[in-house]
Amino acid sequence: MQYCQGVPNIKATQTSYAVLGLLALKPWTTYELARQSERSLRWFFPRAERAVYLEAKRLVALGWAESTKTATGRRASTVYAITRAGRRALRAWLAAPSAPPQLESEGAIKIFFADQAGTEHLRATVELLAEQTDDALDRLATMAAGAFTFPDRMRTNVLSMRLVSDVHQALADWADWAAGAVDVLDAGDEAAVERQTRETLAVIAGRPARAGTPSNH
Amino acid sequence: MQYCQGVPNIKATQTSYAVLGLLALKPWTTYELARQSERSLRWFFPRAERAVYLEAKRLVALGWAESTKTATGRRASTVYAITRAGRRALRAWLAAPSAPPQLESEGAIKIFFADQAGTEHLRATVELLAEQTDDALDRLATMAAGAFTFPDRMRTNVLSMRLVSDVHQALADWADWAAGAVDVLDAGDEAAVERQTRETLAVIAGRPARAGTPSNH
DNA sequence: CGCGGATACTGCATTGTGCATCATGACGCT
DNA sequence: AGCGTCATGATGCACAATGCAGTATCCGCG
Repeated sequence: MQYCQGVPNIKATQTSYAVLGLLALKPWTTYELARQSERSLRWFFPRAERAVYLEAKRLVALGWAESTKTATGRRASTVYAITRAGRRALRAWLAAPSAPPQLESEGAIKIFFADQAGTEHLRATVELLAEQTDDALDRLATMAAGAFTFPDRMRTNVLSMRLVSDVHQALADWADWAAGAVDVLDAGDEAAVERQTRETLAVIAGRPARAGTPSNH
Repeated sequence: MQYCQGVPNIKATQTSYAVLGLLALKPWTTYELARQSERSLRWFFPRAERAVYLEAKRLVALGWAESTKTATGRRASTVYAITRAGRRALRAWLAAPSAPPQLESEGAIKIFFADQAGTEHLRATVELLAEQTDDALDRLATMAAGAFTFPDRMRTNVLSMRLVSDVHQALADWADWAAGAVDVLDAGDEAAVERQTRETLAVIAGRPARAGTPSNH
């Protein structure tokens, strides 16, 4: 192994591009980047605060950002700004195809394994999920009603906001339905449970791709 | 969380419980666990195959699973089975509150930063997202129409299947809407763009929690 | 008999997380 | 003037998780 001067042996991850995107808006300190990531990116790209701090340094190593040391009194504070190469990399990434979206939900795992415990726990899991999605919808609603840091970005910004809101709305609607479904499971009417199961499968099975092209595999 | 006596200093992660849940259904080899994780858990708890292999060993170390060495000819194959302590741990976990659900979407990040590139890339990102969610809905539909490995688990299984299907349906619907929204951005009618932005914000802002408490941000 | 694909893993380098820790600045209170 | 508290602005460490390459065996097919 040898040292490569110029371009070090570092690979850009999705985290790199996410932080790079923030830097494209304006220069930030790592602390601000972490806050901003928490407020905006977290909705569709959750990363630990720690990762943001580490990423800023990696971006500098990649030549995609520059750091400037400033100070507030005795206290050091490093501001990161995007470079020309950084903007180029960001544009190239924006033009490239993306990995498919993924859902991660501890509650969903528990619901999947619900037959290993009593329905009271299933019910509690569904209820908590309802609260959590309601809370998310609340926070999104507050954001939408409030002021924006970058007014000129609003027109595209609302697209991703709505995506997130729609997903959480779907989860909230599901939770409402699921609460009823658990009632049916609890009621002990075998025929009703059977019917509910068949109907749910039918709903899912009846959601093929958009255009009515018959699948052939 | 409680520690069983004699158990080494290993902490259970969500991955531990996810794999433990699979073991609660029947004994599996790590390879089968990896396949099954890919087929079912992946929908709401995506983990690399590697993690499943490592997790099985950790479960043994925790005393929650036992491994039995068998062989197919010259070839070794280890079967993992849940222990009594494992079932206890699983039940305790199923009764505990869960972390909120999270979405991760590279496409959403790109849409969030769409103003850094041309609308043609925004359009492509939306279209790819549409294809990916359609594909997911297709696969779910096929699963729902097919046979189940554990027929007696179907009644609860359909709950989590529907959750996943609903989320992907929401994403597919969003993509349809977004395609139209991008058209509006492209058309160059400033007033229409303005209207669309305001209306979208209004939709998001009008989704507070279930109970009709008036928001007072 | 040779070939390819499914089965059944392991090793390594690197990224990402969770938690603890530390230090200063800003602001208000008494 | 002194004190508390919260926001600011990070760093270190251990461990979890990923991605990818590599290894080797079994089985069916021509």
